[in-house]
Amino acid sequence: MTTLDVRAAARTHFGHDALLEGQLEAVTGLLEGHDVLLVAPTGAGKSLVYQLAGRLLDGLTVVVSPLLALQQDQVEAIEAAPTAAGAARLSSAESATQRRDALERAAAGEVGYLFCSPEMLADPDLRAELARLEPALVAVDEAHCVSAWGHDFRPDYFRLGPHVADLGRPRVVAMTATAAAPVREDLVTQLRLHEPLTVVTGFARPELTLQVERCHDAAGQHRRTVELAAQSAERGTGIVYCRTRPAAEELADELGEQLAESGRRVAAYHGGLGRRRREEVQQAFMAGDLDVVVATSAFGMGIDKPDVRWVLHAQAPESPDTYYQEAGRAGRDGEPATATLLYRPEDLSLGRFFSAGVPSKADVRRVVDAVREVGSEPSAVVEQVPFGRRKAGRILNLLDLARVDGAAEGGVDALVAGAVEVAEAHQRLDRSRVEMVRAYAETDRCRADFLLSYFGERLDAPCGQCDTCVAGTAADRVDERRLAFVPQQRVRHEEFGEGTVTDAEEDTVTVLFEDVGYRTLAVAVVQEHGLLEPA
DNA sequence: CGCTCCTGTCTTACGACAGGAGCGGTGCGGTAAT
Repeated sequence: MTTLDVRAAARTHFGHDALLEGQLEAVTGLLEGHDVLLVAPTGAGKSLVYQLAGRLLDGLTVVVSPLLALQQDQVEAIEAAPTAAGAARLSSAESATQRRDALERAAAGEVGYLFCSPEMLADPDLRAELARLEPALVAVDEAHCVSAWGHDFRPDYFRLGPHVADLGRPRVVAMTATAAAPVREDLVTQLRLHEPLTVVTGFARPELTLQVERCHDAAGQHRRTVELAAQSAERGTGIVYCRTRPAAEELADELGEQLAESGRRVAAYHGGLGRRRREEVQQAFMAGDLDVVVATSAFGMGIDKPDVRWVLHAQAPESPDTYYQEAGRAGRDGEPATATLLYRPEDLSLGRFFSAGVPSKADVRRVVDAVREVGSEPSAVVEQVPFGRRKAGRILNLLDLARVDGAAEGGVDALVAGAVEVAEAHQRLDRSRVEMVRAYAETDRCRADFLLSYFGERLDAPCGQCDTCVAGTAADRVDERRLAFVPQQRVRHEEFGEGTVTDAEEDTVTVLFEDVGYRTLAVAVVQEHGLLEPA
């Protein structure tokens, strides 16, 4: 299979005349037998990669995707393409008969792409059915959810690795639009990627102007949100992100009243709204019938509207990962757009609150005892313990991770302690991400350069348009040869353990430590006391 | 952790504020009641 063949197939089956560099590299990698981690922005054609690779590998493709609506969009897109292989969804929205029918059509070769959620794939019967169809490829969409949600929110994400393996070791392609170094490592481990090839494309967003405004009290922050959103609405469609549902409702009401005079329409969007209302708002937004959506983080995946001109964060989010993903919804058409963060340090405490908790040793022990009684199937374990499925699932995941770390050899006590330690490490990483948001908001450097460094990329020069560049505080990039440490360098710290340098300046160095997350250290202090050794 | 709301106390008006309680995001699947 040559590059030309891949391009020809793209044209014949999907009507695409040009393949992007990353798409070609990812498809070729899959055909050569690699599992692939594809990190590319939304709209960069990630779906074509699995569609094309699935077609060329000549077998069934199973697509694991987190949202039913997202699955439905993909099914419709494939059904509309000139390819002969159809698509179907296996979810709770389909009846048992419809699901049976989809599986039979897949067996007959009429359906080439089957979509399901991680929760569906957790069903051993379904896995057995899929294994019989001998899928050639499994695509994991929005793969960062494995790392972000698998530890806590949707524990079935965590078991995707073994569940995919149950399907008979098909090729795997994991796709995401955002993945900082620890997330990428987590994905490779959790999904058990085999000879993984990582393809990263297009993190830089030169059309996006990044800005941060410091607010001193909640009232001022609220006023400024309304004021800025009203001004920005003059320039086109935008999104306001809030941290809580009541805040989204309240802001949407106030902004709606203020903008009603100029005929602009505003709506709130969050997870507490009914399904129908959410669909309504999303469709109106996509169709251009809404000027501003005031939303929580629920408004996100699947929102791919090219002409969003501005994104305003009324409060700081819990990680740079989330921030860049939400802010990056502006300017997808490549035309100038702005991303503004209204920053008040107090808001970061919410990020700390939301970060995953650490279970008690007593609860971990209860799960260990339950597993000994009934095995490790979550539905069986939850019957044996005095708490819910979510917590039980999380503790099961922690136990798995502790076993991988070798905690099982020391007996039950060591295993329990190991699981708690893993949870504490997660919490430290979560909290260090919150600190990286603080660092972003308070930096004097070029904001684009700062964010890209966080994702392991570099800008050739300061962006020239973010607020720090305009204010002149963003100094020219330092010559890396003069730095004591350089990005990607492996280091060891006496107290924090081993880590990787993620960002280096003349006076500070930021390291992602395996055990404690991100830490920014003063180079002078580090050198004086010999704190960082090359590892 | 920080914000809001409620209650109680100290006062001596219909107010000021201290202290405590409660709350805060993202979705799948299945089940129960219409």
